[in-house]
Amino acid sequence: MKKENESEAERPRLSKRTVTENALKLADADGLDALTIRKLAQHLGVTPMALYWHFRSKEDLLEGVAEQVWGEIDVNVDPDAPWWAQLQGLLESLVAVLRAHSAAAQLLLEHEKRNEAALRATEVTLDVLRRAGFDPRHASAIARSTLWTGITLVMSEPGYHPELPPEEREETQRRSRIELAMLPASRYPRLIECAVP
Amino acid sequence: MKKENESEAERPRLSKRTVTENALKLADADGLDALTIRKLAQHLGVTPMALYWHFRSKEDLLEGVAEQVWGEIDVNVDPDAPWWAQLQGLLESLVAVLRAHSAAAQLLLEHEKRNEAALRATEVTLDVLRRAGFDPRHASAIARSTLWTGITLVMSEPGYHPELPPEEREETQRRSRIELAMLPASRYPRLIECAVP
DNA sequence: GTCGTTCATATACGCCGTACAAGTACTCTG
DNA sequence: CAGAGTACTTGTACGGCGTATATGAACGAC
Repeated sequence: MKKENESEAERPRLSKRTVTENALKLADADGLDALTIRKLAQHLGVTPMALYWHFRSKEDLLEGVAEQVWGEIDVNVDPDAPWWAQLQGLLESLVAVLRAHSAAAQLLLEHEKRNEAALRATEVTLDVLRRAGFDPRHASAIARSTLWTGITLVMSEPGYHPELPPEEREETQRRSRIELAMLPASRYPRLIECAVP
Repeated sequence: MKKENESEAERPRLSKRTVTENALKLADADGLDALTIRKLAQHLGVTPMALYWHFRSKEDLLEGVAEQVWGEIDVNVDPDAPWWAQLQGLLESLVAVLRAHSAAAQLLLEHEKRNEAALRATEVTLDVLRRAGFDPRHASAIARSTLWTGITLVMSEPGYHPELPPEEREETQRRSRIELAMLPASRYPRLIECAVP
C-alpha cells in the first residue's frame, strides 16, 4: 500500500531538475550557507538520503544548481550588432540572472567547475570576441574579465547581503551608513566624505 | 602542579595575535574550508573552547584573520609620484599579499566586514584619488574597483586552487587542459582555440 | 592567605554530510 | 499470473562541526 495516499498529497517523483530548482529557491531565500541537504529534503517532503540517488554528493548538487544558473543566462546575440554591443548584451544577461538569484554570485564564485551550460556561454562569448578580431589570448582574457565584472558588479552593489530577508537589508544598510558616519573624522576624513554618496 | 611541565613544552599563553597567525597559516596550507576550530586548537596544543576566550565565535576569529591580512598590505605611498603610480603601488601591494596567502582572497571575499586595518587601507586609497582630483563618488567607485581587480586578478590566475598542496596544482592544471582539449571540437571551436594559451 | 580576574578545560547538545543496508514500487519478461 | 530486475526511497548510524554551560587552575593585589 502506498503510504503517500494516506495523509499527504501524492508527491511526483524526484528529478535532478526539481531538486536543483528547489535548492536554488531555498538558497535565494535563506542564503547559500543555509542550504543543507536535510532542509532541502524536508522542503521536498523526502528523506535526506533520497537526494543521494540523484547526486553523488552535496558538491555535486551545488554544481547542478550552478549549471542551472548558467543555463538561465540568455546567450542569444544579435550577430549584426557591433561586437561591443553583443558583449554588453551578454554581460547584461549575466547580471540580470545574478540579480534574480541572490545566491547565484556566490555560487558561481565558489564553483567554477565546467559544465555544459557554462561552456556554452563561454563559447558564445569567445565567438563574439574572435569575430571581432581579437586573438585567442586577448579573447580569453576579455571573456574572463567580463564574467568577473558581472559578478563583482552585482556583489558590490550597495546592500548586497544575500544571507537574509529583504526587509532586513534596508535596515542593515542604514546602520552601516551610520556606523561609517560615526568613525573618527580626524582619522578617516576621506572615508567619510566618500561614504555619503 | 602545572600539567605543562609534566610532558610537554611550556606553552606560552595564547593571544588573539598568535591565534590568527596560526589560523592563517593553517588556512593557507589546507584551504580556508579546512580551517576548523578543532584543528586550529589542536595545532595550538589547546582545547577548542580555549579559543572562545579570545573570540566570540568562529566568524569573529575569521574577521580577525582578515584584519591581519589587511594589515599586511603596505599602504605607504610616495606622495610625489603621479596618482596613478600611487594607485598602482597600492594594488601591487594588495596583490602581493594575496599571492603570499592562498586563502586570503577567499577570506576578503566572504568577509568584507570593516575593521581597523581595512579602513586604513581604504582611507589611504581614497586620499590618493581625492588628491588626484576625483570627486567622492568616482573616488569611491575607483577604490572599490581596485580592490576587486586585485582579488579577481589573483583568483583568476591559472592554477589558482587554494584548497590543496602545491605539488598537486600542476597536475590539476595539466588535467584541466586535457579535459578542455577533449571537448567536442565541433561544438566548442572557440573554446578550444582559446584554451591553448 | 584569599579574592577577583584571566585564561583553559570538560562535558554535552544539536546540526551537518553521508556510508551502508534494507525496503518499496514500477517495468519487463515469460 | 509469477518473478526478476531496475529505479528510487527510507532507516539507522557515524564521525565531525560550532559552541553553550559549568567548572577548574594560575596569578596579581591586597
